Amino acid sequence: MSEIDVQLPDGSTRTLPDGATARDLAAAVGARLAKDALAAEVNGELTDLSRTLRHGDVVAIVTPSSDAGRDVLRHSTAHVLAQAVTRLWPGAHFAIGPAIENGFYYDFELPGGQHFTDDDLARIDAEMRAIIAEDQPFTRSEHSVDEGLEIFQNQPFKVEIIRAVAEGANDDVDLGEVSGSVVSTYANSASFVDLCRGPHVPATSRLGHFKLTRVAGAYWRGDEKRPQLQRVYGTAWESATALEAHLTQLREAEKRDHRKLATELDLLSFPSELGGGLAVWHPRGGIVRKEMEDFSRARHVEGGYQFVVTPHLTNARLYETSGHLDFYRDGMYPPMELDNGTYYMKPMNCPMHCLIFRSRSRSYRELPLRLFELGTVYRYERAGTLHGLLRIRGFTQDDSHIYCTEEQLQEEIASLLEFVMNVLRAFGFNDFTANLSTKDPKKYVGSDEIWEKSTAALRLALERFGLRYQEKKGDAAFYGPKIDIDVRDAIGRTWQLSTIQCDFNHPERFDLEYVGADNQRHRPIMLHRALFGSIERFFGVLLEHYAGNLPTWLSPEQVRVLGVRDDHDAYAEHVAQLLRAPGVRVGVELANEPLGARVRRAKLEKIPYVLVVGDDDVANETVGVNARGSNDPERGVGVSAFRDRLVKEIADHGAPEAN
RNA sequence: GCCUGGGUAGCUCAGUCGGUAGAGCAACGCAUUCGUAAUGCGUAGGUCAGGAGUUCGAAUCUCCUCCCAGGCUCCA
Repeated sequence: MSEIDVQLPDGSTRTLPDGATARDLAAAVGARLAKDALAAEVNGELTDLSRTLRHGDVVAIVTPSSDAGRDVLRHSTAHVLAQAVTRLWPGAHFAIGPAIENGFYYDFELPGGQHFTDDDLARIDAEMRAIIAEDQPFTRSEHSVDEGLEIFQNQPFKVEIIRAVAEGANDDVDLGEVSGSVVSTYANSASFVDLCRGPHVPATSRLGHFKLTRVAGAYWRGDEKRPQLQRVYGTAWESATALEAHLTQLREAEKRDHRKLATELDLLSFPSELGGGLAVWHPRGGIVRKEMEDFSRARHVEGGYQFVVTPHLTNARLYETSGHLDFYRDGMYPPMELDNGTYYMKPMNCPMHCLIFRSRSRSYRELPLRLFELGTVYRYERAGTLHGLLRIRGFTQDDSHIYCTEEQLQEEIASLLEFVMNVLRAFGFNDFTANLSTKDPKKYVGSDEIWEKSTAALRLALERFGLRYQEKKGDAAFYGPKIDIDVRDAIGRTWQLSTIQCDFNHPERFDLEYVGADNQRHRPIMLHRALFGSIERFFGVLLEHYAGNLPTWLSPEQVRVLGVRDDHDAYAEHVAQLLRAPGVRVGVELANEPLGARVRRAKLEKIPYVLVVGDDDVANETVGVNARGSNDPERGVGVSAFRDRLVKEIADHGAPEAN
């Protein structure tokens, strides 16, 4: 009998009998690996354990607690979901069911146009667990296109996929199911066969740490013109512990939900009388917002920006000139027809800033001209897309437009990036990544030369700054390349916040010019830059990042003073006045409730410092300091010492030390 | 816009078979005077999202509209 040699990931080789499979390799390495093995990676390609190995193959065994292993588990769980649904709804058509981040989904068309409801999840779950208990093997077979069409003749979505791939389509969705002219299927029982490229776990008993999470409608092929299918989402993991950890993480995220916190902390609300996506800011939210705006304004003054103000309404001609009306009419509030023309609520500030640039002749000596506005805009976001402060219909952008020469472009972008990052850091973010979106070769304005030059400028700025970034080829808007900055929050989620965009379209459409040193007219380059993006959205992200425990400088009430008995109330007020003198926001709650109840209330309001004052404090001009996050109050702190500490913390954008 | 699930007091929620509205917290009043996460008693608070219909009778059943949540699509 002949033998083959295969190479393991650590570089060692192993000799196996000819005809050995990946499963045999796992067994040869060790009993533990044989037990854990789910699939294999052979020469970089994921495959089933039943794959026969050849001499010289480089083989890694895929185990559950790896990214590849979890993907296999999730994909196999999706198949079990499809099998369960076809058992419960005979005649159901199934479309696609991939692994996704943290889980999987599968799309179905139920007979008679039925829909899933939340109650169906429990039934489907029970059926899936029955299938898992049956320990059905996943059996791979390969067929010709014609055989594939025959097997799936009653599954129109599968037929469409097979045809599309046979005709040469190669998008990711199709490739997940079929590869080239080989139609592979996985049967896990005589009655359930699914089109699939694989790989899969050896048998259903390897699955089970999953939870179905929700049902939803989803368009076939992601196209809203095509039929809407019924999607079931689930999460699946390699162990009960990992599943539980994920569910805990979801609950943690829920506790931080900015909509919940905004209500609990009395920051803002969305009165239904206003209509969807429109918020009113309450006094406490107003303080946080004002602090954010004041800080932003101060930084923009330092950064050499000039402040401008533009109206909320405009004649439609403006957006005809800018070209936005054709593209974005559906996203704008409907027009107001007046005697002297048609008016719109403004959905963006850029064209108005261009009018300011154009209001008189401009010299190269004025450039770079940096205009800044906290500009409130209104966009008619589709009803189903609204999401608290993160997707809202009326919001304020911290919007800058910078007009510069080609020669200034590099320097301007570099300093912009630094400016943006410094401000984000001041708000407590310190983990950033960026995306660089480059030209869509099919749709763009401006010369190739200027695209290359500005893309290079963006790239150089990113590299000079040492920012990790991904290049998204073809992802730029038609008018210019851009950098988007993502921040990672306290529980690891990423949010896209700031953006720096080049714009070759507005200067053209508004015929912007400056007179150069050569006494010739030149077209400036325009840069768009939003730092918060929208104040509302940034505020929502901040709330979630801090779980409502805003740093002291942003807290609506920074200190609350409580007297132990009501004969301490006068001293409590005295302490409050001393702290208010340097501008600290201090509240006093009089002693007509037990101290414990008042401390509790202040803690629930997430106030950074609760000061308790009693007989000792009145005698010694001291306070008892109970910091947020602490269970251990500090007694007998001198009032002025506390005040100095607090003033410094506010200036440093710090927060109470938790212990 | 589409799919699914919702909307009951300021907040969180209960409300059975269709029989006419309930709790806790918050608010207000009185008492309590207390050293660090819930003092007691009392009072008030509702167009059951809005409208139409079915019914002797609707929070409850039907339809329409608005709003919210989770997805899909979209996001200048």
